[in-house]
Amino acid sequence: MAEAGTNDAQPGPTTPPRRRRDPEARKREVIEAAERVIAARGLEGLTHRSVAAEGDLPVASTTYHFATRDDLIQLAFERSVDQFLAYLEHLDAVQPTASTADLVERLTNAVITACAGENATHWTVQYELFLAAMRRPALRPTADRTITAGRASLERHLSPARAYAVSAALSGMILHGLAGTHTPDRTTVHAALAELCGGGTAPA
Amino acid sequence: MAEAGTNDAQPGPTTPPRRRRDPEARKREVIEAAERVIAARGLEGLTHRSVAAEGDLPVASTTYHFATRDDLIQLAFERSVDQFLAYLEHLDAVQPTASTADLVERLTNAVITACAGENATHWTVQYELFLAAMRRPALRPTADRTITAGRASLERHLSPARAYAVSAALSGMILHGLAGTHTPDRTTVHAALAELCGGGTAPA
Amino acid sequence: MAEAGTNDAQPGPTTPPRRRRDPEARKREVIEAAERVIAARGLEGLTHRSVAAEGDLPVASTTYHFATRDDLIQLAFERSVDQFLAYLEHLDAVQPTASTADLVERLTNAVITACAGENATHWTVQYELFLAAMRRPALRPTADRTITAGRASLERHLSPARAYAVSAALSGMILHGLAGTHTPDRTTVHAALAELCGGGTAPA
Amino acid sequence: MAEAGTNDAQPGPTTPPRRRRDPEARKREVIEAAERVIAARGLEGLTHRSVAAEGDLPVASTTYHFATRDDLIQLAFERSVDQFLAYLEHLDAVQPTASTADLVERLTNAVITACAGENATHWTVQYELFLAAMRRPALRPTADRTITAGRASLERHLSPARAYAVSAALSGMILHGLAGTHTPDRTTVHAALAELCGGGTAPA
DNA sequence: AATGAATGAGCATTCATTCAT
DNA sequence: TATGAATGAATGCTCATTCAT
Repeated sequence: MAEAGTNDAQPGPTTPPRRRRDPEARKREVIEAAERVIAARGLEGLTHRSVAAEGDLPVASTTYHFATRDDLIQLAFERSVDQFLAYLEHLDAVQPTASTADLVERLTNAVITACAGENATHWTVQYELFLAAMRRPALRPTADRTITAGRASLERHLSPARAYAVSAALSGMILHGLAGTHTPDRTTVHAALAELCGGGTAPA
Repeated sequence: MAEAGTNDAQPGPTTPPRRRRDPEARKREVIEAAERVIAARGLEGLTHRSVAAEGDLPVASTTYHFATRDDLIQLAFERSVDQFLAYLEHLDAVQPTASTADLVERLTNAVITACAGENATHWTVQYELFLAAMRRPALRPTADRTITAGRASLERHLSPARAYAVSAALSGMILHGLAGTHTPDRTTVHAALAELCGGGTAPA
Repeated sequence: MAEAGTNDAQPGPTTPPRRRRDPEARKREVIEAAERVIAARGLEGLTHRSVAAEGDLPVASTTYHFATRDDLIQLAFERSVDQFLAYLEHLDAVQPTASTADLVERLTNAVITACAGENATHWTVQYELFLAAMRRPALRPTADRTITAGRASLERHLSPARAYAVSAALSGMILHGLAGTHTPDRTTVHAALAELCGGGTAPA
Repeated sequence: MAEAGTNDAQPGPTTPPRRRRDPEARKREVIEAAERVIAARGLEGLTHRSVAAEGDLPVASTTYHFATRDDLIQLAFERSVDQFLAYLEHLDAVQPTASTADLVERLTNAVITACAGENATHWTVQYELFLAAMRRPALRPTADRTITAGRASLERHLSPARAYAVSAALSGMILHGLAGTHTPDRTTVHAALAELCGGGTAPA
């Protein structure tokens, strides 16, 4: 802002003009900033400029590595999904098996904390991606990766049909929880998930 | 500021500027155009100008009745929700009771056709609303109305806990269906919903 | 703001639609609001709409009585000047004669308090008028009325030449005081005015 | 927001868009145009667009170098003041010393010619600056520079108190002269200034 | 390769002004 | 007479994108 960078800082008469140690690193910086922007302000807030500002980078740095806004969107979402998959893998590694009751408990917690705003940004970005994918077929494979991964992860504990039902229900519960005026009731969530997961006998 | 529009342009022999005199009708025209824009291009495509173009109205007509873009958004979504609620009521009136099996069948069809793009715009607008509500608390009551209505409608046939689970699952299934690369498998959807609705005939 | 007055408040089926007791009163309300707007936000802030808002009046009420913005400007300034003249007359009546020393004291106080922001809005409006008059000859007679009145008032105590000098100096001092970064030094002001008024021997 | 400018317009066979490559020069062009606009139409006429038109530049060129209107205002006034100070210095160099009588003569001429419209635009811009500074503290230092410089220049010939009085009186005289209906009487101006400058030859 | 400069297009919003009632 | 409705014309500002270095 204000009258267009005067950029007086020459590196000196001899210094080579700031060697870039790692071309890939810059690209990563940009994407990471883009991710943060989407989380904070949504896809509608994602512009080359907002990314540059977020990452404290020159605007042309963002357009150089991602010529169009669509490139930026695509890559940012891809990275976001990559991270989610890595997280899922980590989770599966750490908590390899679990009783159905444990699973229900864990999922219930996930829903409640997500709706309470704990991990809300992660979910928000996901929904942002899903919605964007509806209008931009190029994003569908990326969206599909999350959807499939979530389901696959549940299939480690549940039958495919149940995994499908649960993964859909989780998406819907959190979506409704984040969009509506009040967070869902823990008992109700627990009961619903218990039924879905096959335990049948929800507590209280 | 500045000497705005000298406006020497007489109506000329061509077309008298067509001053309308029915404010309510005009307002409705604008909102309807706004709804169509959201359905077609998403919230990001909603501008006073795009609405004006869609409704073949002067731009100032849209800003006169809806001074800010947020007004436009709010009212457009409200109208969209109103129509959904009316549709639900109509449905409940026409198909007052149903066996659980019938319900499952109906819901399965809803999911499949929605994902096949049949009623896709309706759902797209809904998701657009949900996502927008996450960032704009002013929209939450509106979002809540749809969520609540959907659940309430299901409660005519199911226990509250199940109605909750089903309404969330429906949202999630269609969301995944519209965002992913392939439409969901009818059998899977049917099985999942059957289990949720308590028919008990779901495969393992 | 917000979606264009819905104006449901009918006066009832029989009541005559709000009798205007005095057509001139409405006009006065508008001008008074206009004056307040100029004082608060300057001529650049004066629009039919800002006046309507300030006076809590319908916009069309302002355009009805003052069809163009220039009318509004003209009349608002005229009223402002009228009030200043009335004030001067009142002053001359109350403090009919005074020693030169008293006069100097009074003028010094006027400058200091004006620059301290006490009566600043009055002076601001005056300068607003002077500047506007430079570009709009129609305002010159109005501007001239204040200028002449100020000088005439001083001529009750000073020779015409001195009255001229003092009135100009007062304008300049306050102008500089209000535009600059620090208020003028009382001693300096006093000394300067004393010299101008002919006392010659300023204190300390 | 929204899919801004598809920009299909090739430069075509007509005129290559003339990309300039000298940022300082461009910036200067913009400010100079801005100065001319203020002189011609006042601050209220200063818009990015009017400046662009005046300087025959693309609108975005003005917003690129001066992101906000306030930047434009600030810088334009600063440049105007710079030029005035340079002029004053030049004057002081050329006419280093002068008898009081000469000084009075010179100042009288300055007032008369200014009010006759000779250098009127310079003064108009000054008053524009003063008035603007009243409402925008950011401009006060700039305004102060002119005020102080004018006074300092007079202090080369007069005592500080007198320099103060004279500089204020000059401002006021020209202001009244430009705003009122008739130009001031040379004799009166001369007499007033003579008294102020200490020549003592003023008539009673 | 990287980046500052430059620009056309578009947007939300505000406004003076004109109509219709 | 008064006033809500309506609208064309700006305005400040943001942005994607393209150049030139």
